[in-house]
Amino acid sequence: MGSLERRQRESAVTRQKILDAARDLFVKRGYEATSMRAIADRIEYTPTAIYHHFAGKEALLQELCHTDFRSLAAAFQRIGRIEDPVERIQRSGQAYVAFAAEHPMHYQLMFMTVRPPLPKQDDALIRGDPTQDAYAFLRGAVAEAMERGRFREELTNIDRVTQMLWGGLHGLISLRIAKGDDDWIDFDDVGEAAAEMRSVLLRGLLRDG
Amino acid sequence: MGSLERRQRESAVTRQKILDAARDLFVKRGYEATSMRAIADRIEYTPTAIYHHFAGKEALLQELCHTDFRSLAAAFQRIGRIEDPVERIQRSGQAYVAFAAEHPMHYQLMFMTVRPPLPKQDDALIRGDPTQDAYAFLRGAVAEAMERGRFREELTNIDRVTQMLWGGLHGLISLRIAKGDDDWIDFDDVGEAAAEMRSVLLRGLLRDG
DNA sequence: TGACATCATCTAACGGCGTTAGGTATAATC
DNA sequence: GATTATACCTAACGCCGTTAGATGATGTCA
Repeated sequence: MGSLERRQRESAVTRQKILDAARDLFVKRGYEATSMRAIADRIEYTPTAIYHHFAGKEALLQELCHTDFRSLAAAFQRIGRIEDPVERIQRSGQAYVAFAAEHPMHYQLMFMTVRPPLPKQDDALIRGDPTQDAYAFLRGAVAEAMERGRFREELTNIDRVTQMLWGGLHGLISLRIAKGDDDWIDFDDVGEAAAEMRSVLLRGLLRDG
Repeated sequence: MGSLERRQRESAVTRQKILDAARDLFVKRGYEATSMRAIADRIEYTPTAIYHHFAGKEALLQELCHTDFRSLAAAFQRIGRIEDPVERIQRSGQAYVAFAAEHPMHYQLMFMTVRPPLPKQDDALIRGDPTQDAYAFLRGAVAEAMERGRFREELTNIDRVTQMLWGGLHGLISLRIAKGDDDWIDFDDVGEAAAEMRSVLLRGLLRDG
């Protein structure tokens, strides 16, 4: 007895080593440019060993994104306690941009990559998708603000307003990720640019803006 | 004599057949998912034949994008004759969104894909990059509007304002391209959403907005 | 103790990919 | 008639993600 637990522990260590190597290579060289063989090499295993712990390359990515996205979810939970919905919109935008700045690779893979939508699984898993959670969170704040008459009266479509707010920030972020290395365009600090975007958008959206 | 011209003509026809097949498959199945072998199959040549006409897969893509982007450049040229810079901003945004709606695959590959910046070539070629031209065009209109005191006085950074306008539309467009097939999010007509985005942004940006 | 089962990992391979080296038939040129 | 250029071919290289099946170490149980 006990040695079974030891083996489980060792397996978990290997699993974690795989994840660490994968994260490092994905971030450094990009997802497409990272091969399963390279990940295996890095931890001195053969590529097949990875398939004992994960279903495939995509599963590695999913697990990494899911893990890191929990930090954003946690920030949203704190923000959720703020009473004023407009303040909640502001603060969640800030957290969103901070996440993107910290994890540009994850951001790219989750929001900028065209992928067939995840096949429908059990509701339990679907409900856990952090992207959907984030959208639902922002949409909730927008709906509440709209109910309270904070938006201009011609703005009545909750989804459209939500997507304007999300899209505005997403545009700034994703252009930086895709074109940030080009030298024909001048990008300054994404935090500052996003703050200005938020204030411009809200001025355009709010009744008293 | 003359037969040389005929051979050149025939070569051009083959070249065009390759481009047509590539466009069709890229649009239908995506760039990554389209193989050189599939393109060759479609026109009943071997894959190597393609390399006689193009440097590689990426070159095929470049040529296609460049060709189609000329239509946007032409629209911009017409819009350039409009005297009021704010009207010019509005109209170029409209043309930009229309292009994206018509060529989502090109849009994705040109604006949503992380790629090392094109290696510096002769100025002549760099100047012909339609992405840069489009940015320069919008930036010019913003600069003129700013000069004429149309923007709120605290907005003094030309690039930042340009990027807010571009980014706002880009965000709406690219979210639709990346997430448009997901069923947990409701997207309505991109043209309408973009029009609302423009009016909200301009209300937030303009002095008399 | 010995037969059996499980597990983590391995070797070897499959069928794909983009690309290239080098050959060949046709047609133009000298 | 010999030479050269063109437009295409066959065959292969070295990658890729993934899988079938072997191996050896460990744990279970009669």
